Amino acid sequence: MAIDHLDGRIIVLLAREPRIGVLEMSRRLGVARGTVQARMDRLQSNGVVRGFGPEVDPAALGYPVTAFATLQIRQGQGAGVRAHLATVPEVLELHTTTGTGDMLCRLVARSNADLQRVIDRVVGIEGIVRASTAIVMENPVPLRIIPLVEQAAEEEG
Amino acid sequence: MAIDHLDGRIIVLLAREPRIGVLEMSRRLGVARGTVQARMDRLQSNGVVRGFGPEVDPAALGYPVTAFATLQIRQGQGAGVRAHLATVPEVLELHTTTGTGDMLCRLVARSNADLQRVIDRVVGIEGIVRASTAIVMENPVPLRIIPLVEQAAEEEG
DNA sequence: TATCCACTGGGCAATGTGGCCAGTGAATGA
DNA sequence: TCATTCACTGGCCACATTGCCCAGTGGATA
Repeated sequence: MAIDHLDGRIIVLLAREPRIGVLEMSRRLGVARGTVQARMDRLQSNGVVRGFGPEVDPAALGYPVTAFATLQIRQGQGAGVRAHLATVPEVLELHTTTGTGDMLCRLVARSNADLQRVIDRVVGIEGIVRASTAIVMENPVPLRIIPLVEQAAEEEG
Repeated sequence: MAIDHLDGRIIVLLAREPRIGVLEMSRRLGVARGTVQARMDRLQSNGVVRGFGPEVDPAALGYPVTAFATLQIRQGQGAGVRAHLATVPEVLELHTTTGTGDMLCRLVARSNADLQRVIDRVVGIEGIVRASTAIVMENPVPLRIIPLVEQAAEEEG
């Protein structure tokens, strides 16, 4: 479950040069190829590394607008709302949360005008009492994991 | 910038089997290897596919708690706050937004108790007027892009 | 002391890679 | 109408990498 220093270096290296091979990794890290292979197998079966899916930029796909919507749900209607939101391609992720809202979702749209269409579709189901949307202007820190990996690796090994 | 149907199939295939090779992809898709190679080069230079970094699960790393914090910033202090948040490993992403809050950030922590430490560190800088935190309970729709890719591919090609 | 475990460093056949090329067919423009 | 351009095909090559195997080593544990 926890990772050691070598695991951390493997993940960081993989993040920097994703198409790198096992052999080249073993050279860079100064360990045997079998070791890298075994570590990677373990990281994946551990669930620490879920996969290596392509990172697609919604903006390059024609969806440059990102927004976060906070939803308030009527008691007992959560399941239906979740199922509905899962069918909307522009809903990139959905969380249920504590606090004033009940759900938080990340949306993308083709334009600010198009965002209205997306939100209409999102709230177009019974059970959503209120939706409050915040449009993203800048993204000073894009989704990242490396600093956390490095911290975890330091602590463990 | 836009993608066609073949691009979409390439991305979907890559998402399903990330370590697949170019030759195997060309077999599955029924096109020549050079075509797949050229498409992938184009998708990457386009910026549609940013990379193939490993997807690391913070929970498996020992950070099972996720939260979203909405921050209100004092006028003109934004730059300092951004720089500060970028130094906190537990801040996985940061956005500046319209609406009642000025910034939205995603946090992880080792436990609910540990979340307090993280938040203290986050707000431990001049310029943050108020912070309001929502803890994530469930994640019915994990971050995804495939449905959007499929929609974009249908529309274009 | 005996056992376990991760790691090393090597060998092997099979496969994939990057690079290259000539030919084809559709779309574009003069 | 003809010439050009472009993406794609399908084939070739030398080379590197992969997956798989093995025996040996050193540290930790029972």
